[in-house]
Amino acid sequence: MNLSPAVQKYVLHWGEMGTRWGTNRTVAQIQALLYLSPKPLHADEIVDLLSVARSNVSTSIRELQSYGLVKMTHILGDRRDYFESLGDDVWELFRVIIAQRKQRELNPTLSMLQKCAMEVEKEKQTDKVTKERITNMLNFFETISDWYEQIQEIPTPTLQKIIKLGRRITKVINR
Amino acid sequence: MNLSPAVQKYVLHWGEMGTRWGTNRTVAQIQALLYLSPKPLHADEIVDLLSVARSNVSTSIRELQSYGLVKMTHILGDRRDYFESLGDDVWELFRVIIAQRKQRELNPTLSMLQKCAMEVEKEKQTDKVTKERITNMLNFFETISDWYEQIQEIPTPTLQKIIKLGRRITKVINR
DNA sequence: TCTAAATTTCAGTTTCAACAGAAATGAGTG
DNA sequence: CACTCATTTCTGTTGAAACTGAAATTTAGA
Repeated sequence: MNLSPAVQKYVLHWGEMGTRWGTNRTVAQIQALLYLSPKPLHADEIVDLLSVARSNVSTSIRELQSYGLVKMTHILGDRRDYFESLGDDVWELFRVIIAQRKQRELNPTLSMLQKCAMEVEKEKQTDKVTKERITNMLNFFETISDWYEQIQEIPTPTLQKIIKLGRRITKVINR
Repeated sequence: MNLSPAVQKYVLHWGEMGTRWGTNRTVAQIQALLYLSPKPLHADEIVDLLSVARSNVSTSIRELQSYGLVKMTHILGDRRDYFESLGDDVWELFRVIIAQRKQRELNPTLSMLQKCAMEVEKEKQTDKVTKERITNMLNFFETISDWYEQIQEIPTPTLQKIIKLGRRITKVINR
């Protein structure tokens, strides 16, 4: 049981990148592996293919499931849990990740900014510029937050069209 | 020399978040501090306000400068370097960060995918589904990459308009 | 050119998350 | 109800990056 060179390269790269996307190597590697696998895998196969501890696989899969990126299936006459990745629509994957990012990176900051904006108004000694900048940042995060939500709602084909149109939209809007 | 409660809260939060955005705490804290500061600060002031080592400030500022988020200024009759953040246009900040992300998160993966897509085609033993999924992912990254570049070019007011219009654009496109 | 202030580099330490392996728990079967 | 296979939880270890403080370097002015 082993991986083809190209698949191996993919999985390793994904693992390295994972750390830059807010998860850890193993989680990213497993996601990659399941994404590329034509059939569901069970935990021990993953242990084999990636050479990581069984417990590590367990924890990582749990994380992937919590993100909604991986789901469990079963095979008749086999007690073990099998896992497969979302994969038919890459954009759906993307949407899930966007949602995660919003929740972990945007929402906490948004509420912090709201509190700060309130609080700083009461501070007489604080410079006007500082107050303004907090407000600006708050407005920005509110807008971005809204935009993330919009992306969630847009169905894949529409999203593709929008990006393809891209620069044309810009021109129309500037008229 | 000290920070108001609201500013303190902002800076601390920014520091924590920084780790999730691909930098470290100190870099993020300094960025926050400079962003909120109505006047440029020199390194020792930052040391004071954030209670970090002088060398740490030096390294962090260097990083911020390399991103283009912070620039150096001077004051007449003072040898020390003063620093200030981009700040008048939050969207400009955002654009800088987007560019960084693209470079660090997207580009390497894009070229990996290109290589893998080439390579996997030659692998007879590899499943058709696997090949397809690599291609899908490649297409996806190419599209996103293009989209990042588009955002770079769009001037702030236009970008704001686009997001405000948002859902309406979707509807028009689906007609 | 020399000195003092300012900055950067470097080496050692600290911290924290990822991970392995063992122990514990749970679930299906005879 | 016991036994076995599968999964999860827990604890200690490891490794990588952040950070400190000291030493080295650079820079501006006398």
